[in-house]
Amino acid sequence: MADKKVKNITSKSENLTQWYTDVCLKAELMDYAQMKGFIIYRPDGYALWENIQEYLNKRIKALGVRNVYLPTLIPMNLLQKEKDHISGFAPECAVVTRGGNKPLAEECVVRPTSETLFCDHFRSVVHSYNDLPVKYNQWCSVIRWEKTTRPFLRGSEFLWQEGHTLHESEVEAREFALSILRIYNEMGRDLLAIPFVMGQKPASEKFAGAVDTYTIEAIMPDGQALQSGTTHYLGTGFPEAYGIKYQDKDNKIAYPHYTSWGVSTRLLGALIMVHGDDEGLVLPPKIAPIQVAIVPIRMDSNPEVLKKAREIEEKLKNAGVRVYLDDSDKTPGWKFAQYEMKGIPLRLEIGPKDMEKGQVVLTKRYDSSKVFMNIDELEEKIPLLLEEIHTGMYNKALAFTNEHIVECRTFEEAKDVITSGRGFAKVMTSSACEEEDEKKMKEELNATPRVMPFDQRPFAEKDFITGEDADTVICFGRAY
RNA sequence: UGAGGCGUGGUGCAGCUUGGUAGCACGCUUGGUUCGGGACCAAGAGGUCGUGGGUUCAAAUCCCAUCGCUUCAACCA
Repeated sequence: MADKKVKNITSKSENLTQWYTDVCLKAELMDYAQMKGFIIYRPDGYALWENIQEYLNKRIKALGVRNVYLPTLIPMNLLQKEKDHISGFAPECAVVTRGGNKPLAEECVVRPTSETLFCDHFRSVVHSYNDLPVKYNQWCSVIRWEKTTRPFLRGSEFLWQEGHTLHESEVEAREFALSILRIYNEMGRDLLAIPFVMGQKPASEKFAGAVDTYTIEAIMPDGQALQSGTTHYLGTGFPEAYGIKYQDKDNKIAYPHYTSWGVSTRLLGALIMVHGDDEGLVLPPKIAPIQVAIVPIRMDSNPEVLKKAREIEEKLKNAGVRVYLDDSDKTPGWKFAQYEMKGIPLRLEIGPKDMEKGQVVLTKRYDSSKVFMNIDELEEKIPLLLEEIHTGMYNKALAFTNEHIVECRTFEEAKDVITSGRGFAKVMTSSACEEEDEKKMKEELNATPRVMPFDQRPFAEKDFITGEDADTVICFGRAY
């Protein structure tokens, strides 16, 4: 029996942070680059991002969104037109001051987000109500000069999509921002097997320049919150600042209502943390680049084993399963451990003993359970098994999330939940006391209001701190 | 930005206190035997010890500076 320590993965319960870094590296998702805060997305990591892109492109295009690409650099004057926006982002901008060997007449920032560029462009796109709505999206990377960085979760550069749309009415814009949020939420459920808490950000946590920010929040194994995607209703502030006007149906000049929305490679961080275990990565089948790894046993002395394995590979491919046959001369034990570390959802073993019985051994990565399956049933049953794995993983994560949203009626209860890492302290507050509540939570517990869930069913009468009549449900937590 | 830890073949580390021929494990290459949970044997390749300066006959080792990585806090997707 091999010693597990060979893998050099720190135990997840022992030190989550170290475990996380180990998994990112050992599962070959990324590598560190020369510059602090910058990482190399390796093929197995980038493939996950590609699957997110594929899913989202399909969903947003169905809503009429089209992909575009805008420049990396933003001239300083352009960035400064919307004052809330610039004051929010200025501290973390990377600035280009030289072109070739000459100082630039006007310094440029490397985009931290592209609202300003989009708005500048929109001015020449929108002239009439007939031009609305405008629905653009961009896949790109952005730069934010972060002080402390972690692979995928927080980096100086990260990959994301940023959608930018203009609408005639506030109602339409808000509804659109919410439609995108629902798509993000469904992506969590259907692709990533991650349950999110959907809701709205309190004023103090809004995006710089937004009227309202909607969010999906996930709870990590240490009970901390991970903001996993946001959509913003930005009102007409940006259009006004950038002079985006049009003539409406009544021949009057009007400003369009603006939304922007994004998810980033941070989702990969969530994926790793939510599902991974001490053996390494655990991938839900829908997003896994390889869904089934075939490990032939004793194939050298039994040529028909490899032959059968190839047949199975072909059949599964035709059934739409992403399958990989490892016919290298590594030992089976090595392959088992390897594909566990890489998180491949299902392992298929086939050896001489199986051949005799006309079956294979299937091992599910996420719960280590084994099933035997007749070879001629594989193409039919493996896709079902993958579905079952996805559901199993989602339900497991959902149970965890539900256990880690704790209704608290007093500050003491909330304190207990936060300090013991039991997740979100769900409280009732009075909007009149918002500032006071947030201040106390921040100062004493280092907790911030993560989300006002759309599910606002009240569970208490009074504000959990001040005792005023309560009107709002808020989840407080510590954030990544 | 504060407080710790670490920079030595590809990876993980030992060596440093007490200066004197750069070592171990894993990985890699070649050949052979193996193969149902990280196999074994044999032969090989691979390092100006983060960087710069200083002390010394002599520095991975002592001194000064500097850069980077990392963990924990504060700030942020």
